[in-house]
Amino acid sequence: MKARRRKLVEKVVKGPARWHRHPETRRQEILEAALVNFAEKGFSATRMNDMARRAGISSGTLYLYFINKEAIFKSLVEESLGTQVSQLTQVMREWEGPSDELLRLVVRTINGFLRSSDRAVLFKLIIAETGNFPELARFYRHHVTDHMLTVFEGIISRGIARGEFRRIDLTDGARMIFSSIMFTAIWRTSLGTLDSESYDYGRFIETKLDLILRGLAP
Amino acid sequence: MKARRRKLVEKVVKGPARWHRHPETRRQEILEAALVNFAEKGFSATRMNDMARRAGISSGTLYLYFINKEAIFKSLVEESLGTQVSQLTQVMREWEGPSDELLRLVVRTINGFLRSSDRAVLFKLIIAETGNFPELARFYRHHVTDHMLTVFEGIISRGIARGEFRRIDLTDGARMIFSSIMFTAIWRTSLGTLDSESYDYGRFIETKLDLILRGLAP
Amino acid sequence: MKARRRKLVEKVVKGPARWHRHPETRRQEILEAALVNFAEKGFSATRMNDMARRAGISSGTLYLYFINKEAIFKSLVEESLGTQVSQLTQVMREWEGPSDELLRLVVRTINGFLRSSDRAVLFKLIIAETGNFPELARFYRHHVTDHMLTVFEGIISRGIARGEFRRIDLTDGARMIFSSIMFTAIWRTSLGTLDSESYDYGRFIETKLDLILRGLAP
Amino acid sequence: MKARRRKLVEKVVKGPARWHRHPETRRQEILEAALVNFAEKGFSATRMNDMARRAGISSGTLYLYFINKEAIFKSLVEESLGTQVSQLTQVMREWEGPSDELLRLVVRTINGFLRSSDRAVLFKLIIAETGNFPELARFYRHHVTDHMLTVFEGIISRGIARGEFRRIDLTDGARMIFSSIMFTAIWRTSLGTLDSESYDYGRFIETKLDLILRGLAP
DNA sequence: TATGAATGAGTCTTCATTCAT
DNA sequence: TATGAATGAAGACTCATTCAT
Repeated sequence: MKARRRKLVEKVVKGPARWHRHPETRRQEILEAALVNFAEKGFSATRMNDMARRAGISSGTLYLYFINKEAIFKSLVEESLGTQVSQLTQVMREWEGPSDELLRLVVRTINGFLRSSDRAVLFKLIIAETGNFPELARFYRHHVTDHMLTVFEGIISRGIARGEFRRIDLTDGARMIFSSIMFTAIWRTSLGTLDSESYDYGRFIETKLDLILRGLAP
Repeated sequence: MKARRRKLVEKVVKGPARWHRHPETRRQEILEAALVNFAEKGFSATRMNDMARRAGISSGTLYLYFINKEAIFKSLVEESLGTQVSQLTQVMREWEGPSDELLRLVVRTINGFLRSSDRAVLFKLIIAETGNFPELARFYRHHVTDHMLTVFEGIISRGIARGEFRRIDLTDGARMIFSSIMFTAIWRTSLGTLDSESYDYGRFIETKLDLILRGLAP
Repeated sequence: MKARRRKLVEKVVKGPARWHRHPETRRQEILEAALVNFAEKGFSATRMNDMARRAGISSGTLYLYFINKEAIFKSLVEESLGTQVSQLTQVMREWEGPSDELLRLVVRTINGFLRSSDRAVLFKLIIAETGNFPELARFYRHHVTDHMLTVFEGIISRGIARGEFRRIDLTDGARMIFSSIMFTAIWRTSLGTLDSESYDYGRFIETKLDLILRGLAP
Repeated sequence: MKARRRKLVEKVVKGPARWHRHPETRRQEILEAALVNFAEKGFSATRMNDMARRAGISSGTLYLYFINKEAIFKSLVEESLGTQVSQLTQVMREWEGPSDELLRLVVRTINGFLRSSDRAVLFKLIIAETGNFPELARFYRHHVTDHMLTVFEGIISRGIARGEFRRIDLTDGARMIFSSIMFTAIWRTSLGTLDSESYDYGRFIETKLDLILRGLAP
């Protein structure tokens, strides 16, 4: 937290000038670095210098790609969505089989994405910074959270319509499913990092799915 | 030499008496103010001045009660535990009735406490600051989360032993229950604040309990 | 230098209210405490609180006797002169014997006073704070150093007139004698404190006197 | 969130180019400025801002060269030693002529160095801050003071061995010589600054040397 | 484009001084 | 008179941002 000491050392021999990568690549590298730093220390405690260092550039260069720290944070949140969520809607629409399998598929897909990418920490970030960046939170809420909830509601609704699930409140049901994913994402990137042995989040999700589906059974 | 001179101007009408209050009261007021500020902006972005203002004192006074900002944060986390969790263990030990009712009781109690006090935001804070305050996170983990998990495991174990629940993995089971509480606490104090109409977290918990208990049925 | 930590402990049981001493006594106690603290840490680094504690009173009470920190420093310098120097002039005026003995007597007397009282540190203080308190330095210069120089000049002048000393520049001669005293005073209260074994300042003065008197011999 | 925004106003005409200077030069400029300020006001009363202003840079830049105020003070003391003192030892070792001339040469050399550079004030500083920086004082004591004393002892010892000086205590003798230099250094940079007309310190030293040498004569 | 030294506003913290008791 | 909690201006230090190179 503390102890940031600079030393004006004697011009460390720099490696040969890195080839100038494609601007977009560079931009992504910055976001990548920012994500790691923000995730670790939060927005305020993250130093532009550290971020630059991690991205392999100098602090000044950051400002060639983003106007300021806030812009980096915003881009991070806004650009990390990609097409993932909308793909889910597609999958759901085309699905022909039983609803419980659809639910399993969707949850596993989301979870897989969160685990493979580092995007899980964005949950944590947004949650921590809601007060400081309400606009951004709103954006995230709209484009990510609500979207997922809609997908889950759709699946439950489908299941009920097909007589596979008992009739429950869609809102609550969707949030239940969502809460599992959120719990995993948050725990893994916060208190879970304190565990010496890694907890099997995949199994947790499976068990929870089982339980939810049992509970949904008519 | 510039011996610091109090500005001899104005003699602004000062706020209410600055003397009366009992030290411990004052201390609690500071923690109260700190909680609100930290919850809203996070540790780094919280200004000591704002905190003081909210507590109705001057910034210097903060330092009569805590040696620095970090100490306030630590006290906040460490002192907010109270006897709540241990009381739960007591309740559990003495319970004679069916395990599902015990589970409902315990979950409702915890939830009630989190809602009535402002302690729910501590979850959010700890999660956001795990990277910056690992020691504190460890403390919280040990004294709060692990404790709750143990309680839940105890209830599930009891239910299984009494034939009320089917045999499931205790660890996963406990985390499922815990995730509901955590989700509620976090959501309410972050993205949930963006909702214009308030979501009924109580009902969510109840619905989720129903679902879990259904899922636990043999 | 650093690390001043306050603790708002629980009303340490104070001893029975000290009897209120005579105001002048109290005043002297404060100056005494101030001298020690200033000597040790200098003007700026001395805390009013420490000073009060050392004087056995509370910080607020200091302000019943002095209007501010500066005033304490000034009083310290101005009041420590006492009648010492003027007594010397008296001694000199009445002296009938040889000038070398007079010089020895005077130097020993001054040295004895400096050693017995803690006034030696005032030299150090004034020297360190000349830039911050030019007025005070001027005062000291006028009332202490110049006074001493005059006395020494008088003795040398007397010695020359009586054929006991060779003819030398009075100004330089007086400063030579003065420099010995000053060196002793300053060294003893600064770098000399680092010595494990105490250096014999008395002997040093005697040896130096011998040398000076030899040098002054016609 | 209040990401710090450079005030976009005015674009005040900035001072001369801020880039050119060599890091080491810059560093020396800071030490130079620090010396002046410390000498004038002492360590505590010196403001980092004033120091920066005097060095022609901004306060933040100070911290690119030194980690904090204390480090500047330390560097000042430690780096100002240079090779001066050790050169003296060399001179002494090679000297073939009479000891009194050697002594004159050495004392004049030291005095000349102290006068030409501003290093004389370091004496004053160290003396004032012994209590606050004992380590530093010890360093100075070891590397400067004791070193000089050793040189003087060597010369006296040489003189005695060659029958040029009478037998006196080396310790006291060396301190006598040293006290002259110290007196000059301290007086000139403290109470001496109050003199309207400048006192001729050079002559004082010469007169004192005469006196000491007379006193040392067999 | 890229760099990183330089800037200076902003923050935490200290402590001389005040004043209700 | 005496106390010491409270105050808030001031100072050390940080770090987002700029800009000469």
